[in-house]
Amino acid sequence: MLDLKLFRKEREKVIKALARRHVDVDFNTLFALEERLRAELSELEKMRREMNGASAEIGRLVREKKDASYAKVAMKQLSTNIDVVEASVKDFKARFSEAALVIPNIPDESVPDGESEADNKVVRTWGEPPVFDFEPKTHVELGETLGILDFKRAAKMSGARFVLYRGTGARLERSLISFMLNVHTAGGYEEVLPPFMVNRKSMTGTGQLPKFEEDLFKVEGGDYYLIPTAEVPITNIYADEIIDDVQKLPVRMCAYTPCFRREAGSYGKDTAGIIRQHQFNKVELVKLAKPEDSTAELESLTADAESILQKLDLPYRVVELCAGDLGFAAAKTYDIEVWIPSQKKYREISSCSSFTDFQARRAGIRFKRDKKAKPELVHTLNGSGLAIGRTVVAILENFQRADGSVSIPEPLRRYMNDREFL
RNA sequence: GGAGGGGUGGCCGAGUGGUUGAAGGCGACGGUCUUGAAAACCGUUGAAUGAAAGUUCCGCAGGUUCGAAUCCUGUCCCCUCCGCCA
Repeated sequence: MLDLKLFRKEREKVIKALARRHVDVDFNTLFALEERLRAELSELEKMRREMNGASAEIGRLVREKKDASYAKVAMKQLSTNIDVVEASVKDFKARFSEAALVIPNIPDESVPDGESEADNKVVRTWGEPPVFDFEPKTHVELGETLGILDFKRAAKMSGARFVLYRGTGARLERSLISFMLNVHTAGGYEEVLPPFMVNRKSMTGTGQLPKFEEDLFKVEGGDYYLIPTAEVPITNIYADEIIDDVQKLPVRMCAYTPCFRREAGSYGKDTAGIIRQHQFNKVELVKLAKPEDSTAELESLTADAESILQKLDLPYRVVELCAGDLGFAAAKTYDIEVWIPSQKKYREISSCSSFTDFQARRAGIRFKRDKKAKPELVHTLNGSGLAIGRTVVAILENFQRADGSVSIPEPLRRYMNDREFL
């Protein structure tokens, strides 16, 4: 959620900043509701103050065993009036927060202008796309030929957009999870293994709800949602808490989780292979930082994600998203894109974002600089480190050989009984 | 799933309708004392909003009442016992 104080004081500036997103934001409703709410709230407080005074007076009379019946009758009227205003305030509050919760975060000033993906900026490129002296295969062909990816049977048991990993394929997936977690924990991230289902409040805290309900799987028979990313449970670890030791910041955590996405609205996109699935594995990095550190923390978080690709020797580039392509909660985002030979394109394998205080305000994540200090909102950040399935795609396609086998990146071999090829 | 108990400030823990945002203790912070420390003593010590006065918050949401941390209902969470189960 936006800082409503900032919103009130620097309305024009906020509107201008949000305009860079090229999305319609209904400010007028919000302004109108806010004005009414404040007026009624102030009225209500005045009435309550009066009532509190009268109530104390009745208390005194009762204690002194004097007659309070006259005062009580007067109070009854006041109390009835309060009920009316209270109900109205409650209604306005609900409508106001409904309007406020669907307003996206303000893009960071450093974020480039632009409307869509086409306007994103490449900030650096690492490694060289491989040159093949044979016709390279797609990961689907390779996976099926090697017997490690089984789409047909996955469709039989579950449906479209699922895959069954088998044998060394399953082992490769598991190895990548272990490898990535080992790298990140060695780099100072705490490993956590969270629930894969969370409640509505958590989803609202990180910004998936209320606006993006249609992207999520809701569990029948309970008020749970399957997580679309580990960002949700991990960021919410400190929800409604005040971190009272500033030394703990930045909090750095990493987690492996499966991710579940409806992929509604993505019909026809990436229908072949494991690029876009309803369920995929991911290792996620999450940081909670002091506001003044979040810019630098985003850089280092992105570098941490990149380090995985470097160790695996996979060619990639880093792209800075333009304002129009930013996610709802993000203030600034770097996408890391890995080279996919069959598509002759770089494809997203990680998305690293700073959410400034947007998620922290919704989720109630704060810290104190010292014992006496006022609590302040932390800045939250996260990024994939990395998406496992897409890493498998990149490995299969980039390290394939003329005979259809695939060379396993050196750092993974010890996770796979020193195997060198798939 | 059945039966019972419980959720109060950083922590422990009083509080069953009337100056209780909340006793007491612990912890923390500041001070006195001390060469320094400990002990002792004194003081301070939750959050939101507001310029302030003030208002709100005793898991959450409703209700009863002139008035609720205290009574009632629902709900969430925790604990104990039984059942079931990886």
